[in-house]
Amino acid sequence: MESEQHFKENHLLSVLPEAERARVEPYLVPVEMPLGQVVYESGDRLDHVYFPTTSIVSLLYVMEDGASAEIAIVGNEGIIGIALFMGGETTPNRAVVQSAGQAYRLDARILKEEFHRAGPVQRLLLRYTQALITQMAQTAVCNRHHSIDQQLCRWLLLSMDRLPSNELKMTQELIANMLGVRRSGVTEAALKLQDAGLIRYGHGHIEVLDRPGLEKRVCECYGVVKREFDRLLPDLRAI
Amino acid sequence: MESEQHFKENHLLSVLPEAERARVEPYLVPVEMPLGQVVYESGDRLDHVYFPTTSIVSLLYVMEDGASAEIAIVGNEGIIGIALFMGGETTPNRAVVQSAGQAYRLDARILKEEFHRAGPVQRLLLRYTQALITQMAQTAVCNRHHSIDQQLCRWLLLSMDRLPSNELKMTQELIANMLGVRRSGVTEAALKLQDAGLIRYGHGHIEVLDRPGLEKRVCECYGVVKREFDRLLPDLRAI
DNA sequence: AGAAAGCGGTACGACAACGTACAGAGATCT
DNA sequence: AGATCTCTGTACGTTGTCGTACCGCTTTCT
Repeated sequence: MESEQHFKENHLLSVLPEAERARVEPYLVPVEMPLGQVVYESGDRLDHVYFPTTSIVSLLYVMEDGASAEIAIVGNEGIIGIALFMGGETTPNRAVVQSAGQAYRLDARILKEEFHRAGPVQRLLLRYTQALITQMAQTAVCNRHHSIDQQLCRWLLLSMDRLPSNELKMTQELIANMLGVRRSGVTEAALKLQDAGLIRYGHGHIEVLDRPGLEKRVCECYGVVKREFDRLLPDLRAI
Repeated sequence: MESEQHFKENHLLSVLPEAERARVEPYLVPVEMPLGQVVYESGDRLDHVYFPTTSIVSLLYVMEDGASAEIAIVGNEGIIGIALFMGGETTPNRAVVQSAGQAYRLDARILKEEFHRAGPVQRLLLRYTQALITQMAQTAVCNRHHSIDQQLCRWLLLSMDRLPSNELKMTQELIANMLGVRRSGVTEAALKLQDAGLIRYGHGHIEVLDRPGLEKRVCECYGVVKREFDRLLPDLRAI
């Protein structure tokens, strides 16, 4: 069903210089990422990292009372499991597949080995981590100052940027979990966007109809994050 | 006035192995950090990094309309300027001295040189960065789910953990800027804490009277961050 | 075709935080 | 000592979001 091409579409892998790419490639295992799969649980020691291609994974914190909040979104621009090379081995977060698709899996030892060569792989991973930091910081800002409407716009745009299509399979309940708001809060916000002709919603499907329209309505947080990703992870192989 | 001992009290510097410490020490310049000083502005290219000893610095994002929100707090446990070694050179944040005191300043080139040796300095800085990431993530969570009262408790405890004394020179206006809330919102929250006998407030002075009491009232976010810092940056020199 | 389950739309009282404004208390300056 | 300025306490109407509940529309299953 899916073209094999999709497996090639992880940005981090695609910008690696040939030499590094060749070393890593034999160890990359394509895997399916079904909706809702918990890639790792808070505190889990990681055996693998994942390079999403057509899937999206959310990093979230789950509170003692079960409520949750999204910290960051990772898609085909990034990697799941930065704690491995940052030295901590674990994080107090959960990683959940938010949109089903594929990813490349890589053994933790191979990644660490590459990272400790202190070459292009390390530089690239650190730059990605800095971009991720910006996303987390901006999530904090957005949670503090912006309305659910604006946050939904930000969330949709960030998600679309990390997917090959303009459609997303997601219930409002799941989005509410990500944003850490009521399910009916998402309904209200989504209806406004639908009435404005920006998206179309229906039983677990969101389709973005008017991307520029969303960009007009979104708060500055989206732009800050987007610019930072573009700046830190350009398409050139001159990392 | 201040004991010279205070200059020694940066955690990152203090846990460095002798060899690395000896290499860096000649370049460490003690500097004063006056209240309100902007260490770096959003987008600034950094010439130095700072290791606070008796000062506290806030990382915050300033919105287009002038409102702000704190992303993280850095004190004697950390370093200001991680963007330097992460590879991005700049961040879309501002760093402001939140509590006056001293810090060690280090030339950017020296730090980069040390970092790229890929030895203990690199490992330590990356672990610190991961701890900082947790603090940012938890700030996002706290902004979403917890009351001003709880956030003030978290903020006070995080600040006290990064200072040698149990007193803080801070107006409610400044705290409000950090938390991204109304000034009078801070007044109300602070009064509750004062009525409970946990703190004493007065014209730019906060004194913590009952730390355990604050810890009882704080949300889980504080503990998550504290445990992560303790785990990632233990006192032993076996980094 | 009919039943069951999942998902989305709507309603309503409660409440925390907001914006704004003003007055009194404490510090600082001349 | 008195004037000035800064900081804190308080008030009030407004608003966004919450918690909760219920109903109806799709989709899926039997």
